[in-house]
Amino acid sequence: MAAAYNHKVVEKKWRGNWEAHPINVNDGKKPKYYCLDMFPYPSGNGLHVGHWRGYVISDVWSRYKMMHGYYVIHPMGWDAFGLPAENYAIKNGVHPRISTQENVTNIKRQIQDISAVYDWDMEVNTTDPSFYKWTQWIFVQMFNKGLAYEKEMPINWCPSCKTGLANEEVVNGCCERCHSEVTKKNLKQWMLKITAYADRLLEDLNKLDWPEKVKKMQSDWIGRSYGAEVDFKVEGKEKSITVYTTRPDTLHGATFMVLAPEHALAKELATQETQKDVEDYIYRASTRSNIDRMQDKEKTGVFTGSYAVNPLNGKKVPIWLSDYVLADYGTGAIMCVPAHDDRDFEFAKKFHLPIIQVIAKDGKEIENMEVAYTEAAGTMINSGDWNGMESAVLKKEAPAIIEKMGVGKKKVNYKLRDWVFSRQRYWGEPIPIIHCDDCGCVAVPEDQLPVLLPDVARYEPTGTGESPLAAIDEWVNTTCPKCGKPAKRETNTMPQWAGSSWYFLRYVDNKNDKQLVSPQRANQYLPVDMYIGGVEHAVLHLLYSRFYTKFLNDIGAVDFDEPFTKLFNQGMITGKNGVKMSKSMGNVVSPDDLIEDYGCDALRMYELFVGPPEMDAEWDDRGIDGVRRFLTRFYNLVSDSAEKNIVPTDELIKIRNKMVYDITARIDNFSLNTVVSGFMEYTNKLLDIAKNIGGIDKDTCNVIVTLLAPFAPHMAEELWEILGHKKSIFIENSWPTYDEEAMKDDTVEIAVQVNGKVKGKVTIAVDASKDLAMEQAKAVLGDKCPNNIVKEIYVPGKIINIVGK
RNA sequence: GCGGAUGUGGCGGAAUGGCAGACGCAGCAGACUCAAAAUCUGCCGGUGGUGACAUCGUGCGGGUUCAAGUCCCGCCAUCCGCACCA
Repeated sequence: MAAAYNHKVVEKKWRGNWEAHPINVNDGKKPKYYCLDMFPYPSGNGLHVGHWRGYVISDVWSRYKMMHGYYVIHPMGWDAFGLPAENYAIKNGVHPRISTQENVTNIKRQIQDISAVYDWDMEVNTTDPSFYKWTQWIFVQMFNKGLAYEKEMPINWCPSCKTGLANEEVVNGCCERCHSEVTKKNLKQWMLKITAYADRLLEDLNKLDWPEKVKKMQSDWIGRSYGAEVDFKVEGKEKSITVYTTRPDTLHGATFMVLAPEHALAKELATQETQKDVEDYIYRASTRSNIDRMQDKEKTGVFTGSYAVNPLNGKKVPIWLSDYVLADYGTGAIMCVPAHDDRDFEFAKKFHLPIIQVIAKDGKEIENMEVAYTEAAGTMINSGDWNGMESAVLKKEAPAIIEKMGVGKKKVNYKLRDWVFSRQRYWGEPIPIIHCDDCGCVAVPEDQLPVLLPDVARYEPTGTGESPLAAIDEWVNTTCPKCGKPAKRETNTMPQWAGSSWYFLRYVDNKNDKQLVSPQRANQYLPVDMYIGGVEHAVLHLLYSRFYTKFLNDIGAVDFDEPFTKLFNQGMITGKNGVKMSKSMGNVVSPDDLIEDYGCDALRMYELFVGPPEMDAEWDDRGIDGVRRFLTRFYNLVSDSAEKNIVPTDELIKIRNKMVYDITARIDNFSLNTVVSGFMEYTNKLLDIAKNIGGIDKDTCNVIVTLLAPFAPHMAEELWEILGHKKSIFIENSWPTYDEEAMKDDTVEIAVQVNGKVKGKVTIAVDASKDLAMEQAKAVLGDKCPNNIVKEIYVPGKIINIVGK
């Protein structure tokens, strides 16, 4: 009997060995495989078992690929700039640089406890000047290409974080970080022209092996629509209003027009009689938050007193203002066709505006219309020259027709907005721009990068729309790189997402001080083959990274234009009843104690066993006992057998081959929870055999230990050594293959059904003939066999079903 | 409102249209033990029956099929995403 398994001793031993003799080495001959984790933000709370899950999945996958002969790029780093670090620092009175460093140290220790094959030589930290030098460099390149520009406009503002936010950072009208209600603030901002890439970001989704859900979220977020801009002349004025519509086919049914209250002409259109009401409405709209506007059950609005002219039929249409029209989409003005649009219909009903149907539904006009008819299906009516045309056809042709008539033009619109890139906060990369009275905005010359984030006594946000950096005169005041005159530095910093938009490039060349990454290395090791992380970044980090990569591709920095070929979103680990783990709920489970009590291998396997990797799962500590018991049984089986010379039986050979086949197929399907249960099943079978014949053979031991290696690497190494091998299992051995012939069964037990219900079982040859099968089935059934047989079904190896009356 | 995912024992979950509940947790009984822990063995969806067995059973209602957790149609519930984008 071998000594009992002691996880503390064994795991410590192998971690030491792996450090001394790395197992994932690049010999220059192996093909590469880049398996990337979404790098963590080093929070003061440390990791919980939910973070572990994704890291375990990616490590199992990395080791699996290693055992298939790949050089696996599996790096880790720290996304350490951004609001949370700063808020934590403010709350605890510690400088962000210090608290971040402490947190990195702690989390790094926790991550090393996973015993993943991370290559720590590749480590990056977004707050390291040698890293953010290149974050700033990319900004300068964008600025030079006109993709980074300054603009004053009302932007989303978080009053609690006291900073502007990107559209992507506003969730249900609230700050993505702190959940405070977001307001609007007029600020001069740096913007990134991500909209210039809208089409490519949308179309290249087709190239990606990503979850459909994420692709859908991105394509919805980009929100491309095809339509037309149409010009309506304002009656009695030398002005016209341009509207955007996706339904130019319904233009004859436009009975009124609505402008956003923020529209440039809104005030001007008011007449003497309406002036007060119009101004009141505009004022009220400006004071309402997004949330208020969203919760509106009923439409509000005000008539300006002015009319526009429908360019097709010359009819007068009243111009209204309403906050259901968005100022920053399209032209901020719409034509309203109440008969064929739900929102316009509701507005028309409320304010008693005319409704003219222009598409026949089921060939006729609807009497007493109660809901808008929104399908583009039917023949045009009440539409002058267009009468009799099919609306579906017209919808496509109308933009061209309108363009020919000179009253409008074709237009493609996007929901995607340019990226608000300035943050009025301290803990971020300074935007490398100098403001000169004569030269305007001038980029900091590349040889002067990085613009170091200065030390500062007070890093609390000011709330005024200026960053705390603005208070440091000696830093702000500089000279213009162009003309040499006194000038001022830009004091806003970049958002959290700046560093994470390109960090995956830096890992493979993290010490390069000449380039952000050498093109040779980038093109050799990238794109990322497998990216593993939570779904919460679907329209944030993942969209920004794609944008950055496409830009870097355009300026020739890299050869590829998509960063992540395959994406896997692991499900969230929650506490009891699906409650998200959080400090405030007091339901956070730390991996530290579990490693101590059960060992890293057991925790790794339980993280997988807890449920399908892509689904959320409720954590229950008790389940880990089962995995630990399995590991002990597995260890005892192999270590006991190692000392014996068991001759392999046919049964052992069959089980071994089946196990290789099964486990491999399940890993390839990413069904990692059933891999663990598969190990248990096969081990239980082998234990039964071992009980009868004293153990299992050496070959089977070698194979099953190899299969276990990506999952429980310490135990696998230990057993590999016990089995007499000298080198690491990951170096000496590769993934086992199976012999299809050897795993075939000769006979099989199949169920015998009568009218679809199981009434008995027969054991027959796998390829038995139908006659033989039916004969045996009837013998088993005896008098349960129906007298009048209508049909006999026999699916070899599966089922026999006798249908009777 | 629109879109997506999910729904199976006390619990986590398994099941290329072919014996529902694998595997594990919890529970119960037994073995070992002075005892406990650990370990091992057995039982473990409901109802009826001492029992072999019968019968019902994968959110609900229909349908297709020799056969449905799985496919189709219509609902319900929960979760997630988007949310007046004209």
